[in-house]
Amino acid sequence: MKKISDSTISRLSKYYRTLGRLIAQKVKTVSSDEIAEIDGVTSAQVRKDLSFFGTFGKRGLGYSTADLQHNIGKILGLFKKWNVALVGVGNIGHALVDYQEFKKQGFEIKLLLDNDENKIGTKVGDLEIKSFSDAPTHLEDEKIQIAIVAVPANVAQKVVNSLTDAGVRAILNFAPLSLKVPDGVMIKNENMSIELEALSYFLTNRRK
Amino acid sequence: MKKISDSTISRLSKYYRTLGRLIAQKVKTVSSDEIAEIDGVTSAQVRKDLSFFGTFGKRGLGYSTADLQHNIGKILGLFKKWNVALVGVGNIGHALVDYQEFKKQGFEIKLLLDNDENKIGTKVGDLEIKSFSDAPTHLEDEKIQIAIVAVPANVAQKVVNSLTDAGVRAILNFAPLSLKVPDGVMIKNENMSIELEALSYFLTNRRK
DNA sequence: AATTGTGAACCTCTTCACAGCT
DNA sequence: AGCTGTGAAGAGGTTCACAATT
Repeated sequence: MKKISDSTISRLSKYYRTLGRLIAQKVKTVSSDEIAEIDGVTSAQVRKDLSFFGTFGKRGLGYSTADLQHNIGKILGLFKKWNVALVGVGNIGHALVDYQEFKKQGFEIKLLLDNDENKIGTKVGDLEIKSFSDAPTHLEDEKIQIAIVAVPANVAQKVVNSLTDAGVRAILNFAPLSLKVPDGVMIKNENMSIELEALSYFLTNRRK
Repeated sequence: MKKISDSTISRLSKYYRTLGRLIAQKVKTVSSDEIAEIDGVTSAQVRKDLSFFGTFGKRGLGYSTADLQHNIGKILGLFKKWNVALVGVGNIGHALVDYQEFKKQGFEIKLLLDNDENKIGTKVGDLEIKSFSDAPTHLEDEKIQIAIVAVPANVAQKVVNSLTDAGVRAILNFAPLSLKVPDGVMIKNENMSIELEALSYFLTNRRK
């Protein structure tokens, strides 16, 4: 399989959601130009992104919203159910457990791990917090494929090492630092400070 | 001022944090190669990123951790205090209020806005939730420069329009869709679903 | 000897522009 | 006539490689 750029993949996610809204509005057909306008990109970009995976439109007519959404969903693997573990049940962790958007997209949090004795055994929603020291067993029992890491920066690398040793191949990291993972493991970072600092830069340096 | 790419700015944020940790470890001097290794980039990239803003190192010796961190902080505008409003005090909003990382970096949440009658007037930490219908007044009173938008997708564009009309020039958006802002306004998106879907794509399509 | 700062080469991603379908 | 799909051109970002400096 040809290497597809990260930006193409994240734009496909956007198109997917845009198509979802169009379908909810009973729109049956859409052009690359309309998708582009909604998502703030060019129409050539939309067509090029799709062209890496096949031909989904009809010349002269555009795309069927339902078909295109389905096709992008298949490309992204969104019709599978993904079992997710959340490591670190602090502020952010709590919010993520309650965040309904994930479950809608097939990402189900099935395991909560923490190393705080006071939290272990307590429940968040339906889920009991388990001890991180037993991570390998729990990860296997729940057939976890994706881990969300929301632990303090100073332990994040250790946590990620344990997870990859236990066979986790996909990680979403909320700790604000760069982490190393072995080949064959993908890690994505969610770092709000970086975005805020980009805003700070913008406000500081605009005009002139 | 020459246009600097978003990726350069976000790497500068990373270097800034990396330098912070090195300083905490009493490291006085660092080479571009060491920074690069920690942050998973090339040393040429580190030097090139810095070169857009000046010359901060000593040939043969490397960089003073303290000086370089200070200089990057100045570039990013991190020594200013930024007054931040949080719009939409739901799950994510709550987590953000409690998230200490922001305040450490000079981003202080000074205003909470919501349109839910049951929430208005209640407190989160020290802050009372105010009505979004009075946003312009509150934004001005608190001298808000940055707004974090954590409202449902279907009202996000309306909220952003009100904010920009009221003079807000920098927005961090958590709603999972693309929003339009006028020229001169910067909006950054924090969209966890996109990152998760990239992981889904990776798990679905790896190995041929 | 070590490491920076940077022009030039390289590579990747985006946009153009148009042939080809419907 | 309208819109897709795509090769080619263009723009932008990254890496190379080396002169300059400590």
